[in-house]
Amino acid sequence: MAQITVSTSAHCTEEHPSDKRIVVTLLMSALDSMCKELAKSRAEVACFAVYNQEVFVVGSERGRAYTNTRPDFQRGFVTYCESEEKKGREQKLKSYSYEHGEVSDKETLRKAVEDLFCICYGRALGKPSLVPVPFDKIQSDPSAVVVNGLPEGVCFKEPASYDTLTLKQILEGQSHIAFTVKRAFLEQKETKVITGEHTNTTREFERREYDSCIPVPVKAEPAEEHEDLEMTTVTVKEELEDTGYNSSLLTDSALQASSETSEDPEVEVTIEASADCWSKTCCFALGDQQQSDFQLSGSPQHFNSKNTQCSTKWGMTVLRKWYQSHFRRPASTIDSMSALELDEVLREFYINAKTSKKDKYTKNSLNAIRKSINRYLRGPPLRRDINILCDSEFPASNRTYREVCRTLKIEGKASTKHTTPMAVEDLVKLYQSSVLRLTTPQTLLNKVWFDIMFFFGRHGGGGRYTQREFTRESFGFGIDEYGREFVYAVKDERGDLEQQNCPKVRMYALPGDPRCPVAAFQLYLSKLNPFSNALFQHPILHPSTDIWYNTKPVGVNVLGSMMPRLSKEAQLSAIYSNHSIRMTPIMLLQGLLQMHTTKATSLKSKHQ
DNA sequence: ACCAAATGTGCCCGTGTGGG
DNA sequence: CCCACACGGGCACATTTGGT
Repeated sequence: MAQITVSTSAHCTEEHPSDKRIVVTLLMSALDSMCKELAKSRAEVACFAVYNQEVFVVGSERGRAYTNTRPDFQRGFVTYCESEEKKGREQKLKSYSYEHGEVSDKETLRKAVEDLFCICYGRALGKPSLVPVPFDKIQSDPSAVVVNGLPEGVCFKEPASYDTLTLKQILEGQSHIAFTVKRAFLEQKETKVITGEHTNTTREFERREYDSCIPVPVKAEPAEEHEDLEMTTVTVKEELEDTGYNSSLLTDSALQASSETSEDPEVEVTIEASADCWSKTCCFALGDQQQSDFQLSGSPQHFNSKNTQCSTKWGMTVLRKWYQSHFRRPASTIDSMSALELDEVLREFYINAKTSKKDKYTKNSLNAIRKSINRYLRGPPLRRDINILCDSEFPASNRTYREVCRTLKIEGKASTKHTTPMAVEDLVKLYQSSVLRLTTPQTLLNKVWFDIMFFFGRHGGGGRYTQREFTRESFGFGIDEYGREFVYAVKDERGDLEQQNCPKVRMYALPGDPRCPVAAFQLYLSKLNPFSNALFQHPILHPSTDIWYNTKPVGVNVLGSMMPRLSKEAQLSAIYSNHSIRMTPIMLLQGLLQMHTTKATSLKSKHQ
């Protein structure tokens, strides 16, 4: 059983805080994926990690269950980490206060009061850190939360409603303010009825929601694990210095949902949230319209999609070429063969089919060819009433196919060769390199393209053909409930799911950071050629005006070879493919595991 | 495991562009 | 005008991915 803990002191100390935050979030997502893999091998894993005030709980089902039965472990660790940082945080909060005379504008005061309320509310819930205050819920049920210690004549409400003088008064008397949670909010239960079953789409949305600060492309797990909580972020952090990157991972509705697990509403809300809670919470976050969108959209079958047609054509080409050379007969005779004849031909084909390089096809490829042949025969124009996948109609060929697959498995031709993901160092190196700087048309294009690939991956990033079709309208800007700005893909990967009202995948802003992806995107849009609507336009080498790009769109081949080019230009340790970007979290985890193993080994050898 | 769809990669051909 | 080069577009092939 493995246990990995990410301490508050991030392992990549020399990097920018946002780099660390990105890396930690990616690593935790990847760690969770790895826990799932370990669980498949019957290894039970339980771990929780603290980064700043965020706590991530990941592990196998039993591991998480155990972690949840021992909240004292988590609290102890959190309290320990918290105590180390508490002084610093209070110092920061003080720096916002009026008495230091450093801040005067209302917005800053409002934020400081908001933070103060979040800390007090968090304390009332028994959390070691900030928890967003559900003002709307409290407004509708004022007796649920009692606030003591506010300046005389000041009633509790949203900080935005106070005037500057009141905000100052509240901050001056901050030490007297205390919240008491009398009743946890329970209305979420009703949402269970509304939401119905949880599809993988909603599941993905759930993951994105709680992990919303960095949308991470993580390999999805099989649907049967649907009930599992991928990764639970149990507390909320509001970085005072970095207001735009407030990593409030737990929505207040989620918090309320977690309270459902408590039988007694008066009892302190537990630190863990069950998978069920998350499902309810996140579905509740969808408006009625979005719910129906999700339900209606489902998973459309693109039987006639360009790719399928291409695949069908390729499969038949392979069969025809093989048939012509093997039987010395015209390939067209395949179309009119009886099932019996076809069974015999396919039996031979499965045994003898070879690639253009005279290798055996891999199991996946052979399978793809087999399905292509079936699609061709059953589809127009032939529309034959046969199914070559069905044993009763094609017993000999299917028996042979299974046997060939067994052989391929033994020969190692059944395993999937995964794309090489990016190493942590390369990711950071690329972000720090001049290849992604904002000062030239080409590098700005690089930056925007990479950010889109990195943050959206399959869920909006698309491949070269999709990217070729991107327009300015393919992405939109939004602001979440905490005031954080983000960019979202207007359509998801299937291109059929409008998600403007509640985008699943978000590329969040990093205010003040020169590598802020949202700022870069905005700058890029401002430099685009107004006479073309394409998102990826050809850079002008030496622009003389504010227009940095010409009307020609960047083609599929250039888009398709972006990452290999960036790898070379940034002198990364490997030439990565575009697809590598999607696989990156897994590699980040491996990097962590290696570091962990190396550290453990060196410590062990020191002890010996 | 199965399946459709998407993607990576390489190749070829046509076209536009800039320098000699 | 010629030539080299870069790039778009299209295609073929092989493989991977994500949903069921």
